[in-house]
Amino acid sequence: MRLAELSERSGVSTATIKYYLREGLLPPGRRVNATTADYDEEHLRRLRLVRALIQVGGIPVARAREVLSHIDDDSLGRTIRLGAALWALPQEPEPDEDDPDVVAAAAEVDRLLETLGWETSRELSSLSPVHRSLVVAVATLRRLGYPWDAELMAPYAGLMHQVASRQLDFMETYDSLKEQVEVAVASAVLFEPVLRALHRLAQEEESARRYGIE
Amino acid sequence: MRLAELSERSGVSTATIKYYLREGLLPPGRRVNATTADYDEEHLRRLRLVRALIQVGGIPVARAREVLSHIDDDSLGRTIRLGAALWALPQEPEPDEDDPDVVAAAAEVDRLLETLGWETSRELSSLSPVHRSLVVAVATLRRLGYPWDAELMAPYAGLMHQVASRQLDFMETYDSLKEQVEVAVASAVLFEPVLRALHRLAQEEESARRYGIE
DNA sequence: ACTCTTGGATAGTCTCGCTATCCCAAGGAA
DNA sequence: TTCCTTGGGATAGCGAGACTATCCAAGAGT
Repeated sequence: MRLAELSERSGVSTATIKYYLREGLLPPGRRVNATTADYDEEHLRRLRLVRALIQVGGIPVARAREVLSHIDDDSLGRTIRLGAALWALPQEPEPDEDDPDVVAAAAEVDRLLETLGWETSRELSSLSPVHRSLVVAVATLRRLGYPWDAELMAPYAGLMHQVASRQLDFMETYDSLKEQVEVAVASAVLFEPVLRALHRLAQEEESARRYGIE
Repeated sequence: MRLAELSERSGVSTATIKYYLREGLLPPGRRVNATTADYDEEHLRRLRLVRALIQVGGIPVARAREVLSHIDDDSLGRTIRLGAALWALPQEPEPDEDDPDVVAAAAEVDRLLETLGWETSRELSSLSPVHRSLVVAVATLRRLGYPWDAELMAPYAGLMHQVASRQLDFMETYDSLKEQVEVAVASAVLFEPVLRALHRLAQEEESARRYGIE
C-alpha cells in the first residue's frame, strides 16, 4: 500500500507519518521507484504501536525510538532485550544524592527488596532506571510527610508481583521473541493506564461503599 | 517567611513561585505592606504538593489548579469531594463512539463492572472520566490485537480493589476531611508512580527468575 | 540618604509534536 | 508528446505549555 492508504487505514495524517519516518519510528517503505514507496501490514501494525506509545502512553518521540529499536534488535537474549526495552521507558531526572529524603527513600527501597527477596533487582539497583524512579517517587511522598517505608510498600509489591506474573504468563502465549518483547512493552505502557483506571475506579467504588454518596 | 525563603526551603525558584501565584496554584501570601508578603508553613506544604502533582504526576498546571480547588472546597461531602478531586485528574480526549474497538471496549468494561458487582461505578459510567479513560485504554489494546476482555481484567481489578482498600484505610488515619482528600489525591497521583515502578521491578525480577540473565 | 531587595507585571524562551509549503519526478489522459 | 495530477522528500513554521528573564516602583537595611 502507498502512504495515502497507510494514512487512511491508520487514521494518522500523511504529514505525521512522514514525520515518524523522518524520526526513525517507522522503517521506510520498499521503494518502487523514485516517487513511490510500498508499505505492508507490518508497517500498519508498527504505526499503531507508535501511536499507542505516544498518545496513550505519553512517551516522548525520542524515547519511543529507543524502545522500538530494542524491540527490533534480535541479537540479544530475552531478559536483556526485554529489560532494555523496559529500561528505555521512564528516564526520570537523576535524584539528588544529597537530599536526605532521597537517601531515606533509597534505604527503604533497599530494605523492601531485601524483605521480598528480590535479589536480582537489588543487585541492579544502582543501574536500573526503574529502581531510580521508585526512589524518586518514594522520596517525594516522604517529603510531603507520608511515612512510606518498606513495611507499607511490601503488600503492594506483592500484589504487583502477582500482576507481573500474570502478564508474563500472557506474554508466553506468543511465539516469537519479537512479539513477546512487543507484548511486554505494550503491557508496560498501555496496561498501566488500564491498571491506573481500575485503581481509581476501585477507589471510587470503595469510597461510595464506605461513605455512601452523601 | 518571605518569597526568597519560601523559594530556598522548597527548592523552587522565585520566578516559578511567582508563576504559580499568578496561575492561582498557590494562595497569595499575607501582605505586610506594599513590597512584602508573608508566607507560612501551609504555603510551603502546598507548594510541595503542587510540585509533586506537576513534576512527578505530570499533571498540567491548569488541571492541578482544578484539583487543588476541590481540596480546598469544604462545602461538599466526603465522597463527592473526593470524587471531584479524582475526576479532575485525567481528562483524556473523548473516545470516538463510532469506532468499533471503542464500542467493544465499552461493552467489556461494562461486563467487567457487572461481574465484579461494582454497581456504583456502573451507574456513573457515562459520566466518570476514569471510566472513559479505561475504555480508551482497553480500546487501544484491542486495536493492537490484544484480546482484553472482562475475564482477563477481573483479576487485575480485584487486585487493584485490594490496593484501593488499603489506601482508604490509610486515608482514614487522618483526621480532617481536607487532609483526607489531600491524601487521596497524593495517593492517586504520587502513589501511581510507586505502583508503576513496583510493577516494572516485579516484571524484571520475575523475568530474571524465569529466564535467567542469559 | 543611598543602595539592595521584594513583589508584581510583562514579554520572551525553549521544547515538543506536529503541520503546511515547496519542489521535483513519475505516471496517466488527451 | 504534452500537460496535469499525485506521491514523496526536505524545510520551515506553528501552537501549547511551562517556565524564565527583565523591568519597575516601593520599602527595608545600614
